[in-house]
Amino acid sequence: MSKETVSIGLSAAIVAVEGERPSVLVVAYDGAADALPFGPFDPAQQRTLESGLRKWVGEQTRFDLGYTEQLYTFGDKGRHESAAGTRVVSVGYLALTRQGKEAPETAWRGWYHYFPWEDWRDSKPAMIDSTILPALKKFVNDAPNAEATELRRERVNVCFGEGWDEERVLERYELLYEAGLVEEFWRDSGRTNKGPSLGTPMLFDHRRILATAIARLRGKLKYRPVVFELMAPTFTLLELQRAVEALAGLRLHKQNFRRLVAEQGLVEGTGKFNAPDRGRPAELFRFRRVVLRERPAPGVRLGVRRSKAS
Amino acid sequence: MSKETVSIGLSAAIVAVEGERPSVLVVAYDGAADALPFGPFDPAQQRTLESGLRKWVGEQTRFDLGYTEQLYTFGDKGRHESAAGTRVVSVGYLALTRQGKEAPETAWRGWYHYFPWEDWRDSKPAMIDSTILPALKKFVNDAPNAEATELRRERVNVCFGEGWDEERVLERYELLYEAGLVEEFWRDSGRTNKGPSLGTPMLFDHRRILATAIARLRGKLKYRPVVFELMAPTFTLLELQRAVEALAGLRLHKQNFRRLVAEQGLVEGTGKFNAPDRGRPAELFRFRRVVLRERPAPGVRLGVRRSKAS
DNA sequence: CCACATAATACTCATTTCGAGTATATATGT
DNA sequence: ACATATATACTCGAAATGAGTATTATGTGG
Repeated sequence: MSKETVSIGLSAAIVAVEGERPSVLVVAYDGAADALPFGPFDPAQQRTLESGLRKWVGEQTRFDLGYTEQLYTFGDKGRHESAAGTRVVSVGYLALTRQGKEAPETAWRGWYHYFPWEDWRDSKPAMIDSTILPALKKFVNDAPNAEATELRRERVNVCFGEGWDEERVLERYELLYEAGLVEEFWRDSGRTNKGPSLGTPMLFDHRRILATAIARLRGKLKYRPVVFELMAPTFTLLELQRAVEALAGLRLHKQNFRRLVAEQGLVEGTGKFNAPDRGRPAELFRFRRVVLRERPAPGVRLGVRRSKAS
Repeated sequence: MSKETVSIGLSAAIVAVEGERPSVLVVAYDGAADALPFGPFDPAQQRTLESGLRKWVGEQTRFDLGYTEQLYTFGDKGRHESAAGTRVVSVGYLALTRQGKEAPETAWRGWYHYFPWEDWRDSKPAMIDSTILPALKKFVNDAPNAEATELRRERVNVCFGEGWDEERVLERYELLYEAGLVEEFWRDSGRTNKGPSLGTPMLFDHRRILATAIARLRGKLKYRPVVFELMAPTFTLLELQRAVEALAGLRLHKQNFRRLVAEQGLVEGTGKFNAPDRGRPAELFRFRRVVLRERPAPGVRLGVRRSKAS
């Protein structure tokens, strides 16, 4: 066995929602690609991986992480090399927060900059039909043999074919990576891209970690009340709906959304109302923390709409 | 920052089902507690973590892993120390296989040996009311202050209270650990246990990894057709049901189970039948691999029963 | 060969959930 | 007062779900 050393890196996708924009905290080193807050794990100082994460995120971004969740551990050679040449195994985390001030060198950025094909709120993103599907068709045909062709065809169909599954964010990103449609592929393989480059690239494998974070969050929304970690203490039901829509990248049916949320006992009215510019004032609600005790698996079911507008 | 080094360990919960018994491959070092197959990750030789896993599992147990899935990365100090004193960060994997021959030094063992409170197929395990709940009540009362008491009460209620959620395997194990009801707690804290010790202990944090694996598998069953990885090429619908029941630790409604499975197009008849000792012969079915293309998220929904027998 | 016991498979039915609407209520601006 | 905008309530049919009963196909002991 070799003596090559390993170091552990911790990366965090710190997510917030501002109105209709789901955003992620990024570090912008001048000139370089956007990066997630990232730091080494110091085994001598830290008892757990998560405490290590909290510590240097606090130092680096002055953020107090609330809800955090481990996502995945990536160790692929070539997708993240340290300067010293040691192998970096990176453990990705998802953290949810109510948006606050950021530290210098960091900024909130809408996550659909990195994944423009994931936002179906207004309509199916045009780039899917205009750019992605034609390029993926070519990717299918370029397969080395018949078996690989069939496998690729299936993957394309599952990812971008009939029936959009909003949770398959990582699968779609990985497919686009392998098909050479994102910049990271060319950077990692040391070649120059002559074709389309979709979305804004990120440092190392950070866009992959972010894809994992979005996928996990979109899934979790449906069976755990995690949205509330992102909301202000009180909110209107439409604000809550907009937040869920922003995360899921889908529009929901307003009346059914409120029915689901109410029936599940996830919120309770405060008796206070907002003062909108126009229209009837909406009641302000708060999250009922007690549901965590009452119901075994409370969550905001989506109630996806199939046609027309809300 | 210190120079303490880290090494990466890879552990695999390799799962199979033999009839009605869900089992896991364990390594039995003489005298020591049961362990999951476990090996170091060699960054010089392996391109990805998963390929590292496959390699030494193959060497150590002669197993060819089929379906594998990363579970979680554990880095807690004190719950896994290497001999040399270096910190070990362990990445846990779940692997599904059709049971075959094991290598020397390994054995299949029913997973409910390690988690006897998780098997509700016959009835609610008696130990929950007789041992667990009284001990947890004490744990709640021993909390240092009122706030901690309330928090502990909630956790006990979610884990073992009304409405059994079969997926919360890890949460329950962690609660029992903190309450000192499993041997690992006393071993890790260097003290001797004077109270009850539930289930068979494992080496290091392997029982925690196994709990994570069971939880993940129980969840995934419902929305991805993973059971079929554990079945023979052909099987009767009752055999399939028994396998799902074994994994979920619950009984299902037979007629509804077959309706779900059939309607979802997960299986197709072979036209052949088995030859039972008594009763009508059952048709042998096979998994329809094409559903992976057809349906966005096929899985065996459980169709849990609320009363009586099937 | 005929009743059973046993298990597989088919069919029924009430209830709940879901998607998609329409209807009504309460604001503001003119 | 009324047009407009939004919040909230209620309705309705289709599908999914939970829990049965009914029927069919075997082997076995009289």
